[in-house]
Amino acid sequence: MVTIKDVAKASGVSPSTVSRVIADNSRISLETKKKVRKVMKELGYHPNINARNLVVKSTKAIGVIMPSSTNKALQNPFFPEILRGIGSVIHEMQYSLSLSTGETEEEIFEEVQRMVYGSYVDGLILLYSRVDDRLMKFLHQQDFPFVIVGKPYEHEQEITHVDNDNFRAGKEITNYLIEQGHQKIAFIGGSTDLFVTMDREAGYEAALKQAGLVSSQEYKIHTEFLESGGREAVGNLFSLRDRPTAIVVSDDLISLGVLSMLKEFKCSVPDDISLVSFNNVYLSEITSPSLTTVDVNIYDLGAYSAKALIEKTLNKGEPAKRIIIPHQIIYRDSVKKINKVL
Amino acid sequence: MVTIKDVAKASGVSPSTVSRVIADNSRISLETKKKVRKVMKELGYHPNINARNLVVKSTKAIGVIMPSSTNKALQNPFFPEILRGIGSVIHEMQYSLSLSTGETEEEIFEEVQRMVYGSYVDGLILLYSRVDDRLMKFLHQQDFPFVIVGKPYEHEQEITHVDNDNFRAGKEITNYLIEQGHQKIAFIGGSTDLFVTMDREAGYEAALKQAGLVSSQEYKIHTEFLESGGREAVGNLFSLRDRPTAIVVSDDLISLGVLSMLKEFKCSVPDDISLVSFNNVYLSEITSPSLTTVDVNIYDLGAYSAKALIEKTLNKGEPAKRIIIPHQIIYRDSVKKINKVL
DNA sequence: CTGTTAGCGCATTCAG
DNA sequence: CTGAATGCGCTAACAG
Repeated sequence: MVTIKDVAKASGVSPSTVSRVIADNSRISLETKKKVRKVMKELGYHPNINARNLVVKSTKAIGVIMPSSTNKALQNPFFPEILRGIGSVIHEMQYSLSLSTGETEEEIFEEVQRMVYGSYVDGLILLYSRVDDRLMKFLHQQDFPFVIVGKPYEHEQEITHVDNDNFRAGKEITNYLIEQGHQKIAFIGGSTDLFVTMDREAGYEAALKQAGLVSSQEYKIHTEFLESGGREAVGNLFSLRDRPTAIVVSDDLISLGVLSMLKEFKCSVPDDISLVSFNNVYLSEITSPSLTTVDVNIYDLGAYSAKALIEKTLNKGEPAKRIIIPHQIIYRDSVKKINKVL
Repeated sequence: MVTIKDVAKASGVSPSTVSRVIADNSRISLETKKKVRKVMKELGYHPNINARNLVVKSTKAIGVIMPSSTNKALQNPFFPEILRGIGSVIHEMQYSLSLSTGETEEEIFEEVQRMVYGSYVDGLILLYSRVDDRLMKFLHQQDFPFVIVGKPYEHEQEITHVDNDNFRAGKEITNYLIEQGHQKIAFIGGSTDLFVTMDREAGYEAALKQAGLVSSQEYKIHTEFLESGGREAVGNLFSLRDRPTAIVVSDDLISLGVLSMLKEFKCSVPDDISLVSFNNVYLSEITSPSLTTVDVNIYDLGAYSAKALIEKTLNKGEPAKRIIIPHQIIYRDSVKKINKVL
């Protein structure tokens, strides 16, 4: 390994000068800079990151914590896409990205402890927001820089988070359905202890209420990716004598499952029933019919959280922020206008 | 930050003793170990990873290089799943995982250079294998530990790689179709400079040949996720007067698009046309109909590559290996038995 | 504008 | 079984 000393020797300057050249310090003459850089190139010198980290007490690395991978939720294309967004700014800022590897909640917690105490990373991005999360509490207590994608369940004012306005999105997409003449609108969502689901559902209900439509319990279903129990619940929904004419689904991937069940039930979308959902991941445009869905700008969700986090690590005094990423409805083919039944 | 010295002072021993306790050195009495450990816990001591890395010249970190994210291919659930597999062994071995963030090929290349020269990681996993890849060449020249998931296009004997037997998988799944009475079988695959596609296609052709069936150019289509041109090509396929009765698709996600196009063409699967594909990602079981697909054990692909890589970083002399992960056909509802046309 | 010195936190000789 | 000394590669005062 070629070190700073080798470069110094070879270019006839002192190690500190080389160090300054690396940092592009303005107090070094252009001439020596050139000379040193030439030698660096010749020798194939590259700074040792660990040595540097040790002295500057910063790693220029940020950690990304994925949700517990014990369920299939991780196969959601949401994750590669948000990773891509995060990666873009991380790369731009010359940082590096460390990904959590724990599978269970417990493992993840231990891992985070190591990351924090062992100074593996300067900050953390949490890719989920659950009710009563131990990890969040820990990070908050430690006053370790972190941002969460979604909404913190407590200390909302003190934790910077980047989120969509899921309530409004839920309301808008439901309103759209109402505008198209739908009155019997069901909701199918994922786990209830995720804020996304709750917010989107609340928006759905607000829209119903505002339009003077009733929201019945029978019309609301929560299912983790349509497995076993989920299929049954959805089955019940379709067998209701007062069958809905439209469904708001909280996630494109769940929609895929719903689409498939509807086909089994010989329900045609959008002719017999309309469907809308959230996220606008790639697959939502290649389903049949393609899905009307709210694009939540996953990439930006990632990019802005990374940006906010890096700012925070650079300046610990940075006040907590709430960043709301705009959404927009992508109109495709899964919704049909119907005549109001009077 | 609490350091090894603080622990030493507080427990009345020397720093080196503390260091040995951390390493669980056998030459330290159980008594002092206990004492020191107690103090460590009390003080909340955690070793500084950078300091350690600096002296031991190893990072216990491995880097994972994702393919260029300029295309949508990254949204394939294949990636979260393989990351999960990699993560599992990385976590088990107490390593950490660093993810590439570059978007273009160029960015990725620079990033890898930093990783390698700056000792960010001990080894690298390449999540793609393309023809004539510059990155692979670089790593190979540097003699830096790396493994590739897939097949290297050169130096196959010298580069450890973990792969499926895609040729055999392609042949088997095609044979299955043939056994079900199909004779006119088409192939739809992704980019031709990816080895997976090529191998699966070669298997498909071998099966046809062996069964004495002709393989025509018209029956083979390559498309990057059914966008623009892709749709057209597939459209042509369906409009052929001698329309295929079955299609082998090289990836579940592409199948989703094909499924949707078939629906547009009023082609019912499997009644009018049968479909098989590869990967068995979660979504293949929630499409309608659910897909008969070959499960390539993505998780294992990741886990074994991580394992092989770690072995290699631990023992540079480790010979290059080829690890073949077994596959199996998952029979679902997208294939129909037909009567042979004589 | 540049060199000298010191030290980041830890593991590892070498003594004892 | 334990301690003292040394250095990993680098940056950051402090001098000049």
